[in-house]
Amino acid sequence: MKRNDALLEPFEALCREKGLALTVQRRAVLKDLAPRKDHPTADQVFESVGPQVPGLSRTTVYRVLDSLAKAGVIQEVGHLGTAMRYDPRVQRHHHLLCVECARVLDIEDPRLDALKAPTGTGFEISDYSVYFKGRCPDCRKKRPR
Amino acid sequence: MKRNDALLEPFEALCREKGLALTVQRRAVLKDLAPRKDHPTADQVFESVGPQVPGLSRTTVYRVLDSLAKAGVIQEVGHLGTAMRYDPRVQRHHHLLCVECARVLDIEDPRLDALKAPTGTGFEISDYSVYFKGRCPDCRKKRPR
DNA sequence: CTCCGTGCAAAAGGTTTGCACTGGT
DNA sequence: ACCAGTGCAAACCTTTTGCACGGAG
Repeated sequence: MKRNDALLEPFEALCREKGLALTVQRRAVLKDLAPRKDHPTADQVFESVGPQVPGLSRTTVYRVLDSLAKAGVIQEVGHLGTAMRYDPRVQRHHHLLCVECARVLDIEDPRLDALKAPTGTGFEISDYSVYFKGRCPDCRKKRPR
Repeated sequence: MKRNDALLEPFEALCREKGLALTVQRRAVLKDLAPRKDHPTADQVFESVGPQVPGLSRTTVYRVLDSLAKAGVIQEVGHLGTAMRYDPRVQRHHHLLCVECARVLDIEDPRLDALKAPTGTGFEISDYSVYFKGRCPDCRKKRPR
């Protein structure tokens, strides 16, 4: 058994559970992503995996990452779609994201405005924001669970 | 004095303070963005402002939003550059973002793992994550304040 | 008067799509 | 054998850049 197989196993189990076929390409992407802590872009994964899997296309890496994320095997990070969004409010506040319609709501909650920044990271922290993910009232009405 | 001028004033004051010229275009963008709560993209602002300011170009809207954000007059929302990023970790954890080099670090902090979700929003909340912004150790060393 | 800010056009990313083929299950 | 998944190429969308002109300070 190769060195990374133990690390890969939970991911593959999750794929089977979700009915995602375990193709050579999916395994290769997972094997590359699993140990990484740098939150790579699709392109970075492609650059890193590509050479090891002859014929692997960039498109496939995009599709594999997308399907894995939709199935909950991996996660997309800090991103609300492809385009940058702007907010006229500069003071500290937090956000509610609808995972279905991508709507973003501001929320005020004094309890969230006094979180302690983590220490020992060497970072000089200037601000923070909490992002809640969920389904908005409209989407819940349209497609109840 | 028109209806929105009171709303606009703090933004314009901030522009003067930061040395940003108050052009017709900047005023138009600010006037459009100021009352909005939907976190629009640059294109959405352009669609909405464009018709009112003949000759206003899309490029300018991008540049105006960028300069306003860099000056701290408005804010960019939940976005780490243009490309989507992926994380192999699906369990709850939080992030440290370097605003200079765009590096993203995972952080573990049990104190952050038990935040109360806001109530009364009608959202069905499934998860959340805290994003801290700051300057990483490397960037602090390279360009100390 | 001097630059910063702008418009236009073109390029540079990043991502998605149509279609035919192939390989998991 | 069936259908999900793939490769390729082209389209698409968002953002950036070069250059010349014009208006705010």
